[in-house]
Amino acid sequence: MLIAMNDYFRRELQRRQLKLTPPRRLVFEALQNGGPLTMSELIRRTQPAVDRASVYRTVARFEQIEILHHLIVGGRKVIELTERFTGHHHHLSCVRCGQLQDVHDEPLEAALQRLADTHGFDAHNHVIEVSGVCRACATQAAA
Amino acid sequence: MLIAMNDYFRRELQRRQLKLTPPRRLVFEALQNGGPLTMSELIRRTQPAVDRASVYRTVARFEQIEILHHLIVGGRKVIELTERFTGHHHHLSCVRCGQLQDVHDEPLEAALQRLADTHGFDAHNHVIEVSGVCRACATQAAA
DNA sequence: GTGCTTGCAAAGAGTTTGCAACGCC
DNA sequence: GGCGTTGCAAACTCTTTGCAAGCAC
Repeated sequence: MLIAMNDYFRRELQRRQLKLTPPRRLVFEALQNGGPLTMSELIRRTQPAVDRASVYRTVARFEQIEILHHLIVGGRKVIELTERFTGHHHHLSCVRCGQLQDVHDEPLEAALQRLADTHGFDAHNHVIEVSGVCRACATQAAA
Repeated sequence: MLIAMNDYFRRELQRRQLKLTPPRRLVFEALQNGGPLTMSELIRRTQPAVDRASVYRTVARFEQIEILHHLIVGGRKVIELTERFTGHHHHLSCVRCGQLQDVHDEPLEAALQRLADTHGFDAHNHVIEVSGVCRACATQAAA
């Protein structure tokens, strides 16, 4: 799985005639291992090997070629690999601890599709964010 | 309707022992009239009557007391009045014409609730954005 | 009158850009 | 070896903060 992902990543760069450099590989790996990250967290995790400016440039480039995308969770912009790498999913965002949980649910997807159809809307993409309190934090609060 | 909204706004400030000042009224009115706005757009629309810093402070305060909240539209962070003022809804965002369509759907809400329950997650709030092509743009493209 | 709120200005984050050096293909 | 890419540093934009003056209640 990881091998396949790296392989796809490498070929995607080749296809666009972009070079596979250490900064690019490190940014990709940080996201691969660390899930959705804020920009500053991504910068922190690639330091000191990669300069801030290069992280910004790499993120912008990767966004163009749809290797990663950004979304806003809990009012914060976070970056994650696209669905090609992560599969289609949404986020449960805990307002206490800030942790993100990936979820996927077919009934939800189906309901969304029907809603779009009802309005004659050709849905290409969608983002869902649910904020609340995760099980761990709820348990802790009760203790 | 507008009178009732302003009334609720005024009482909500009173209840929290916050003063109804011109800057606060202007920020509220800008959102009431202009729908979801980015921070910089909100600042622009309240200038020169209100200082930038005051807009930031007002937005933060209003968020605390749930007069407004953040959401995602087209990948950008925007600010809009809360459901108390707008009703619970989500957005269909057309990538062609940029128009936002407000929608509400019970089956979708139910599916989301069940998903949260499955994960032991106490959902407080959620934001859904669907991007695609609206009926009008699809019709036009076909013609 | 009292204490919250504001405008101003400056500080602090976060992000972008120019340019010479570097290294992938 | 050529040209895309990087690191560095400075510029820029966005957001926050300290403080004295102002105003809603």
